[in-house]
Amino acid sequence: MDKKHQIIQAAIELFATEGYEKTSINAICAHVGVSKGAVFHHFKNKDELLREVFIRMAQIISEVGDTVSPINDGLPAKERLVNLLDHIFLSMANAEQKLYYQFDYQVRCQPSMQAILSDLIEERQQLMMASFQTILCDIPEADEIVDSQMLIAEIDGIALNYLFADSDYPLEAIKERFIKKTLLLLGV
Amino acid sequence: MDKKHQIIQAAIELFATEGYEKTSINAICAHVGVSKGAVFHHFKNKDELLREVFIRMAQIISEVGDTVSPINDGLPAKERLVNLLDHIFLSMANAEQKLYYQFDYQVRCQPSMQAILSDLIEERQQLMMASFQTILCDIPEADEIVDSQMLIAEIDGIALNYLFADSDYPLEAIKERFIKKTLLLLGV
Amino acid sequence: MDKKHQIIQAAIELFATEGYEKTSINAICAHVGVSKGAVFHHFKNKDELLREVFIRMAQIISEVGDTVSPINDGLPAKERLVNLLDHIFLSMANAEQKLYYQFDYQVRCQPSMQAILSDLIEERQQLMMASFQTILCDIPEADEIVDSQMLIAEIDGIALNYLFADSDYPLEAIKERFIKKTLLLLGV
Amino acid sequence: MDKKHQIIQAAIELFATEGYEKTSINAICAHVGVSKGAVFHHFKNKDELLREVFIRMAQIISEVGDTVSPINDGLPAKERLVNLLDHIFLSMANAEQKLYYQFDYQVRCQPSMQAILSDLIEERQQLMMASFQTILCDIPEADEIVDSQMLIAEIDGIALNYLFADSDYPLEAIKERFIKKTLLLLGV
DNA sequence: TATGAATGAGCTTTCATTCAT
DNA sequence: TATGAATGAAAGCTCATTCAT
Repeated sequence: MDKKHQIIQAAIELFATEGYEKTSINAICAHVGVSKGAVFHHFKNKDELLREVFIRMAQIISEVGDTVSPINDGLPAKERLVNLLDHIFLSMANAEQKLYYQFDYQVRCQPSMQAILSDLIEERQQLMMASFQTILCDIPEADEIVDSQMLIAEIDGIALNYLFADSDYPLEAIKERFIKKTLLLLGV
Repeated sequence: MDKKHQIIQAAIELFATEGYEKTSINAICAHVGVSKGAVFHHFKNKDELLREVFIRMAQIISEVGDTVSPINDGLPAKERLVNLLDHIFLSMANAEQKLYYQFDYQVRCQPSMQAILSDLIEERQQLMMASFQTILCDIPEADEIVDSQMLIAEIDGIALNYLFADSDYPLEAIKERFIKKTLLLLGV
Repeated sequence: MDKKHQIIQAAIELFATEGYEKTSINAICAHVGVSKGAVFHHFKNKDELLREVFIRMAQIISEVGDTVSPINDGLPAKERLVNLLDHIFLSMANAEQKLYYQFDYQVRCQPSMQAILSDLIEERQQLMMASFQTILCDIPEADEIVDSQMLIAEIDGIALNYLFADSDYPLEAIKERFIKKTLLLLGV
Repeated sequence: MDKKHQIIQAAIELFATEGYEKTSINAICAHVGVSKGAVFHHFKNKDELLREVFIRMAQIISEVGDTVSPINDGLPAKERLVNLLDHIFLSMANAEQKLYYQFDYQVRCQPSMQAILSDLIEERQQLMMASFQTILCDIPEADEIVDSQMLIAEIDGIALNYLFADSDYPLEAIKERFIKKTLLLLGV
């Protein structure tokens, strides 16, 4: 219905599968069945469209994450951590979300997109950090900041390898080893 | 002297800092001080240039890695593993190589580049796996394949976060926690 | 008014006088007073423009031919044949149409254009054959298919020599000898 | 052996099958296994190469024709004419020569090539005319000039249709009808 | 709101030609 | 004679963006 949303949705799909630079406004129009004028009516220019696409993608990904917070209320740190990790792995294994994650990595590795989205990327990073810090601060063995950053990075790496690998990536097995390893380090 | 090498070098730098799509052949020419015709004399097309650039980059990165093998001869698995991890972290912290690593991540996350380089990427991945498997197969607690893939992914993630983060990333601290954690898991 | 028609018209003229390969899109733009982008807005690429130009040219040439059919209604075969030949010779002698005919021969003799237009050329050929066969089938002495093909070929040759010869080609005299000869063969 | 001849030969083949404009000097080099420098050593430029190619092609085609003259010595006009026509049809049906004929038509229909070769084309045309005139001047019913030109044109047309048609063109049948028709007209 | 014709800059690529060796 | 690196002009084409309707 809402053309603006349709355009954003089409753009996400095309940006993720073809890349931002390789996706022409024309291609987006064809995908939605809308005119070029319509796109430029809703978005000042292609960069602005990219920003809105990024915001939408971040929303979708974090919507899943939002379900963890209430569940975690009142639980001990160890369980909260495992729940969080579980949720993240579940989310990245979700076929429907694969596109969003792929797009996310593209954005972070591509200088031209980084420049356009640096503030939004920063914001996202902060949120991620906060999620982990609020848990790790309750674990005495943990180095709150360093371990948060390490966990985020490690998960990033696993997602990256999983998303851009052939279909037979042993995500489940890796997840288990990863959680085991993390709990060992944190002594919980 | 060798114009072909100069072109490749300029291309690496520009691809890494500006992105492949955003780097025009013209820009490369200007950087080297050579005509457009010369580029197409040495490379069939831009894709072919990208491939040669990728091969050159992989060479440079692995040259560093090659120094680990001889040192590791005859050492126990634990030390060999630590040496390997040390070397990788050293290599990614090397300011001169930052460019190559950044380029590497771009390639892996950008669908258009992936398509052009898929075979070469695959090859590189295999090599990385082999490096880890030959060590982990000597550690009884290790799950040779899964742990190799996990370690590769985790390091990937740390590198990714380090390379594209602001300058104050606590790489050294993370490295230490990471090695500690890994040794804990492997029980060595 | 209609830019698309203007572009086609300019293209016909330039293709015919300069040749397809030698006519740049730029030259067509300059001729019409339009930007390169406009040409590619209306035609997917140069090949597609060539196809539309060919179709338009075939239309113009056959419009003249269409006037023969009604006139021929109910006449004896001999008269119908003479009328048809008359019309064809009249048409090729028409100064305004010379361009179209020249273009037609270029297309047929140039491998690159042939490849692009093979289906349309075939179609045209069929139509020509039909025109002759519907007349020759009423003449007992005629070998319907062979004679049709022969007549078409002969006229083709005369047109070719006339169109690409210096101005003093004796077209009228040849036409008379040709018709005489043809009627002799067919015994009418 | 003779590189110059090899280059000309390769050029004929490529010009005939791909077209002059579409054939790059590079392609010719690759075909012969010779360097670009060698081509420009033997030929001032591409136009000059085209001229030499045309001259060579005319030689090859007329070599066949030369065998008719001695045979015709002392024969009556009718037989000489039939011999000439026979030879021409035989020559165009010769698979090895198809290329040369195709090239010939290309040259005549393509403005850019015409301009480069106009004098040579003219010369060839004169020779053809002479062949026919020396026979027709001995046939009282013939209109020496007009009939020569008509015959040349008709044969041109038949060759054109035959050369650029699919493989099932009824050349032999057409040839017989054509000779019959011609003899009828000339009353011999 | 929406259309799509039009623009113009810039892209990759091709190519005849030159020239130092 | 011959090579092939290098040039530079020009080609076909793409694309974000504008604007009259």
